[in-house]
Amino acid sequence: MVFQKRSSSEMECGGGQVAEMPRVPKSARGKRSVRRKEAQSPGQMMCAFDLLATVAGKLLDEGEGSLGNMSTGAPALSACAKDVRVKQEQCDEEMKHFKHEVTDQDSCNESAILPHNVLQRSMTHAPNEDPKAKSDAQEKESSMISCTKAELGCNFGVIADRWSPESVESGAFTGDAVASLMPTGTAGFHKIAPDMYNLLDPMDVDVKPPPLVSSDSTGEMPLYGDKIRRSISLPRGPKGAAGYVVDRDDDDDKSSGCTHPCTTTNRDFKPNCTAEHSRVRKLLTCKYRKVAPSRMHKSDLSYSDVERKPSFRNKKMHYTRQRTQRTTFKRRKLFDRHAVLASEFGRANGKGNTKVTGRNSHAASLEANKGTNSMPSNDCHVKLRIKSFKVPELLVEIPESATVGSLKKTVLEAVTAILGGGLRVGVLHHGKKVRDDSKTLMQAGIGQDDMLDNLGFSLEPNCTRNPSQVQAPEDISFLETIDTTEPLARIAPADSSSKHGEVDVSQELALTPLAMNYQGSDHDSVHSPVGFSSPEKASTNSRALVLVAPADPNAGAVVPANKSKRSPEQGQRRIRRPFSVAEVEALVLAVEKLGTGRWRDVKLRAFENAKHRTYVDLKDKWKTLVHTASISPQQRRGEPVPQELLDRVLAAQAYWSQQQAKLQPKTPPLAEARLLT
DNA sequence: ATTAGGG
DNA sequence: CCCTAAT
Repeated sequence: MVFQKRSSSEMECGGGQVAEMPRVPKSARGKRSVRRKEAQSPGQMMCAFDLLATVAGKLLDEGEGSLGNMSTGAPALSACAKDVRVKQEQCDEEMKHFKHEVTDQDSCNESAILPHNVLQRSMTHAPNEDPKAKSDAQEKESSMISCTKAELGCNFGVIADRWSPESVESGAFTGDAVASLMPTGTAGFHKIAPDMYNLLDPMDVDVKPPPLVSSDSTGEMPLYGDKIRRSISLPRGPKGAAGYVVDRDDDDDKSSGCTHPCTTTNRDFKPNCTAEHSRVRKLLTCKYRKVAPSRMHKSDLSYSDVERKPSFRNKKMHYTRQRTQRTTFKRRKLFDRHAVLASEFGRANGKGNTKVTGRNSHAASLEANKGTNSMPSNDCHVKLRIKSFKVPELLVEIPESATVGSLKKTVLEAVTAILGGGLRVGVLHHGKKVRDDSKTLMQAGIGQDDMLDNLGFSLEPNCTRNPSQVQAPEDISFLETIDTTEPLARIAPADSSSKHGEVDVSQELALTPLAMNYQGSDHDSVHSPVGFSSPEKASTNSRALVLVAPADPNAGAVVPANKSKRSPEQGQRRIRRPFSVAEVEALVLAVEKLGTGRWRDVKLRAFENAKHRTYVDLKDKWKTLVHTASISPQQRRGEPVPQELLDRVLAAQAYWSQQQAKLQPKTPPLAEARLLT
């Protein structure tokens, strides 16, 4: 069972160059696994802020070409001696592997066996001997790769825009990016593009347009301008493409931008909008469905709660329960989640994304004169002015052909729907939530004097929570929300809620498409992987616009209100970041070469720059891929993975399993013998 | 820090 | 994805 191993090996270590590379002792290996803990330093969870900080830092640190490179694309986050070392090491390892495996592999007809041999076709065979030629080849590869990335990432231009130093520094990711996103700025890459396509998705080439990669990937494929990653594969010339490396650090953030929700036909999520649901719900649900079908899968939904669940996810019981519930309350959760999402965003927005928000802030300004309703005589009327209310996240889908006017109308409808029944107002006084509705303003101590400064209003999602939980949503840290520092993604419901157990607060952001990226602060955190890799079906006619308005999760925008501290929800579950097809591709490629059981290497090889993908994640992903490949297509959920890749997954899995078995011929043989006997 | 598995 | 146990 040799399948394409050979090619892989060649690709990576093909040239004689590799052999010469110094071996790097394992001990010397750089430790770059990214740990969640790292990001969890008190008060700061890995989130938008971190991301921004990171990015900014890099830009600054690498000040060098960053700017220069900007034009080309993303800041070269990696590119360093370190990388070199690693690469060498990898090559080295690969060589070993190669030597190990090559034998039979040679005998094997790669083209026949490997599906992805298609890829190879596109690659030129590099001259093996001639050094010069070799280097040329490398260059070529580099180009190709960059191209690939370009193609993959739907929008280089966009990324570049977003990553412009200025924007980073200012912390404002302009919404403009969105516009720019659309056009895939692969200007110079077209020539190669075709090949790349093949590379990526041989099967679909004909049908698929340029963006092979999911939006998600887009982000990730930063364009490393000059600094194109010379990944391991590069060193050798020939089939360079093979060494596709997924660099998505910021991945999401960047990525998020690009995509159109390719409404891939994938399985549509079918929410059952029943009468019981509030208008809002219906609206939302339906919208979602239209907008981000892929996201609406059960899995997504289901995860939502779990993921976002408050800290206590400790117990298994808890988990189990949650899961059960997921199933049971899918629909409802969806809604709830929705609400929650909105809130989260709101919170985030509330904080600091002023700038960022630009486009996002579709805050509805409401001028409210809340007088103590005409009370008789002695009662003084209190005049309140609410500068603005922020509306929770809204998802709006509208055809590109639609007019601006219709867009406005659509948004209005969405807003109206939400206001109509999806929200309720919370009142804060001196930072404290005023719960007793029966109290008079006077009793509550709300007077004209300091009122403006101490009174705040918030919009709260008025969703139905888990029945079991009596607690009102409001209980959830109402005030806390305001903390500016809070990276929204992380926001978690107050402890209380968690205690009560299942608060449905699922805050998964996954649903949010495009816009998210620009959420200033929250940047990193969430952006859902908007993309889908299937460029193919991207329904062109309708794009989804996501309006993420700042709404406050638990507390909406509060006028003055104080900014209280936020509970350090430290143990937040990492946000779910579905693997894009591009990532899967990279993973498969890496595993084909390295085998299973070497996740750290796989990580280094293909996801070195994807800080959020740990080797454990990769291992898990492989696990799921194997499973996915084993089940019927109808059973699969989420963004569909090309069958071609799945086939490769199975092939690789089988191959490596066998290899592993060979190494440990304990009982297997015996068993067979017994049977035979 | 990694790997392997179960949840 | 998380968590744990075993390396």
